[in-house]
Amino acid sequence: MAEDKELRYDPAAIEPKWQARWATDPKLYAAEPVSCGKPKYYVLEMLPYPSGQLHMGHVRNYAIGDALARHMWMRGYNVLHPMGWDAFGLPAENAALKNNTPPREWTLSNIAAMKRQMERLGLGYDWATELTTCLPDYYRWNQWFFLRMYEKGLAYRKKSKVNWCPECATVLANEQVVDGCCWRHEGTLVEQRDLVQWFFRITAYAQELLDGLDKLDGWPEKVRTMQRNWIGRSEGTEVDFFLDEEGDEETEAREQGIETREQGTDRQRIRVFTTRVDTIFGATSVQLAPEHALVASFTATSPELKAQVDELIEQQKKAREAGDLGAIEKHGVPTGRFAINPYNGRRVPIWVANYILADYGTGAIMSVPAHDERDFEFATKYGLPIAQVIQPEAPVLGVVLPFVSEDGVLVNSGEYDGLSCTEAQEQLQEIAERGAFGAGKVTFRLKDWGVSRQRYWGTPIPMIHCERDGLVQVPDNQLPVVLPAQIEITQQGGSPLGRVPEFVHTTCPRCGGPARRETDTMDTFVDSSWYFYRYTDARNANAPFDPKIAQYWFPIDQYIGGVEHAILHLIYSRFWTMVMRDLGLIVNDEPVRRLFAQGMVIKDGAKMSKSKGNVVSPDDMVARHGADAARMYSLFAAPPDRDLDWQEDGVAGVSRFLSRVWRLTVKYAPVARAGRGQQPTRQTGAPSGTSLRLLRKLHQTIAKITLDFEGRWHFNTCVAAIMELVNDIQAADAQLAAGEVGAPVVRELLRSLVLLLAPFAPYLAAELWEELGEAQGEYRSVLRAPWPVSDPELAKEDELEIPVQINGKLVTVVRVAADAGPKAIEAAALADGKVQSRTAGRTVVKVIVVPGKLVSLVVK
RNA sequence: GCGAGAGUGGCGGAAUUGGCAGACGCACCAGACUUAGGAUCUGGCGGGGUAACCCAUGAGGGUUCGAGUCCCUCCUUUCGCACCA
Repeated sequence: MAEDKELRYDPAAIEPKWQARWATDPKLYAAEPVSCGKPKYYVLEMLPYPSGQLHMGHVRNYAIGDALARHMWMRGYNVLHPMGWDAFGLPAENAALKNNTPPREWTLSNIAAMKRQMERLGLGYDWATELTTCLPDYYRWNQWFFLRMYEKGLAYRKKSKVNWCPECATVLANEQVVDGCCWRHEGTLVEQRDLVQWFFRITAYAQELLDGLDKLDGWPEKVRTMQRNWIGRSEGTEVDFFLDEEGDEETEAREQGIETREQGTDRQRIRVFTTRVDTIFGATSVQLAPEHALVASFTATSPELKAQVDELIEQQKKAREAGDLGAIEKHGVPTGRFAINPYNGRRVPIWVANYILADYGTGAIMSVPAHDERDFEFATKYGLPIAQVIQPEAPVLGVVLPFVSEDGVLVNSGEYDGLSCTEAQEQLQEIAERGAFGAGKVTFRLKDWGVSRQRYWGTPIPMIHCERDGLVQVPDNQLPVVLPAQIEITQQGGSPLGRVPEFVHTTCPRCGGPARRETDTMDTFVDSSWYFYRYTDARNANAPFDPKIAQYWFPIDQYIGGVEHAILHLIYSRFWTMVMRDLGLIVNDEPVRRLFAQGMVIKDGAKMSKSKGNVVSPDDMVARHGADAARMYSLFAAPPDRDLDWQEDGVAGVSRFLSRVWRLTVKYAPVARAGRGQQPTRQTGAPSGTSLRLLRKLHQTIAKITLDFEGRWHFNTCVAAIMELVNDIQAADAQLAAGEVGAPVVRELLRSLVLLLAPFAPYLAAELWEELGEAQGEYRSVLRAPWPVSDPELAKEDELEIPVQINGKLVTVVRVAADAGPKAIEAAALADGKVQSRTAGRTVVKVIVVPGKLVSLVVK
């Protein structure tokens, strides 16, 4: 048993050895200069938040990216494969509160720990470009960009209703509110507060963000759809109803065509937004959002109405906070006022309703019960009239209302009767524009990005409030505005920076007088919106990056991460790219050519999480089975885009497989070494049937895996294919031991096996590469050895098994030469015993031969 | 309610263009080697049947010589969106 030590696969011995060796070679995973002449490949995994511990989702993400990066290196590409830390954010402040550790210290030590974990996993990153977003040499560029955006009017301040998470004690962007709760604090209801906040004008790019999605064909359709929904473009018309302040006689007179006063003067208007202006003759009321400006003027004179409206506001607020705005029970109150439909002068009542949102469209709608389900429900409940103005093109008796289809023609709409809905929309819009009481209008659901945070651990917003000059930019040469290190983290509300006098008190760059610094910090999504550009030129002290270098590397060829960032991070990143392009820093319109959304890691039917108590620690896995096995299992257990069910026994299975590879390679390494320098073709040394069979399997395996790397990415089947190859070689153990397979063939088999394994199990591959005596000269590292090329001649079978069907049922299988023509295959099939006995006495009506695939007989 | 994905052995999954369903792995069973086995190797492993064969990819229908794959209806499930006017 003692001599078996050599034959035992011991990752605990191999992996640290290579880790140490790789650490002394910083060039190993470094990108080459722009001028290297090789095609570039930028592969990127989403940068982690430094929580202190990698989880299995990270391991899976990085295993995918690392396999791809290694493959591309072996294919001769200049690969950029960087890593960094999304290091600002609330957990650092919470930790400070809990353990009395400064956020910076806590964050940096977490980073060190996670970096160690990554190195232990053998991930091939270019650490020379490592980014840490909480350090001033990174976040100063956040400030620099903020100023550029401020100058272009893309960063601005406004007072608005904002989402406030009581747990975070800060505001949240719309994107960070999930089902009415904070994205970080499931179950914590977000409140609405009125605050002055900084915003980025992402809506200025709403249309381009939408249009660009069509061109992102390397993105999952799912992500594109989610972004489309989020942007929520809707095309319609804004129409002004006039507030009726006239007496009844006047109205009556006007309806008879008698002008009682000058047209268009100062009459108060209520602007509504509709996507169905063609139904406007069916409007039987106007509905205002409870917080519509006009409502306040109505309630000012009527305490009774005010009480009712307050009730509606309360209902809406509750529903909003509960996240089920859609389920709110419709309530409304009549205001006693009336509005005039500008198209027909009809007078309709004005109501206030809790299902109308103040922050979408104009906060007011025209209610057309006959052709809108919501209006129908409301009108039915309150007994408002329902007037049909659209009917199906082929009129059917008893149309069921509400009829919401746009396939119809107008009725009861005066001179517009008979027009199709689309024609009517065009004409009515034109009339409105001519009469100056409306216009075509595109509305987006997307809101500007609120970036102010009343927190400490983030990028300080580089603005100064001067008593004399008002808002003043921090000049570029005074950047970065550095976060003060000495700060007491408390749980009080308000910006923590406001409690640091040395930070707050400054002088105005313009007048030199006393001034106060802005004390809000930026949303951490700012950091991740452009970090991948910084990687290309990470140590540039004069600019965020060199445009020429960025132009070389961008767009990112492959971005890999969880689908949970489909909206937040990925829409901000696209916005930021467009802004940088318009600043002249880059030429690409989009940051990412291909996006890969990996599945989640599941255990016992639930997502791995601390609260579920089903977390598997990567360190444990590495300690027990080695990094190679842990990584390879995460690729083997499921295709990368699907959820992965973590099974401990499965890791052991992969580990067993790696042991098998180890024993096999070590056993025949002496033979392989003897075979160096000779070409193992069919001609050399007249390979036996076994040699040919194994070479064929090898070249089929190479072809399969190469193809998968080119797009399908089913690494689970790649690993399975390598397993098959190893099984086949092992099954020929007797022949190998007897020397029936020539040394050059043995060498090619083992050498290629190790190369195929290298992207998935780099430690084992490196060790065996050396064992095989291949670590010499140019190919000292398996990482720099060229990816094997499949020889189609060798991969080809010379005999095939062709299934034979009779009337669609499988009957038998016949062996024919691989190049047999249809005639020969048919003859072979008909000659088969089973076929003969089944066709005896019957007529073969039809024979279908698919060469290389099958024979199908139709028999009567 | 709308949209997208998924549904295949005991389990994870394979079948790339409509062409031998269940590759590969786990678990399990039997055997070999062994003082021992949670090591290793060999064989078996969808269901029914002694067998020839028959049945089987969520359910039902259809197209086709041939369907896990395409079409229709329905069920289950995951995710996203959801009074957005």
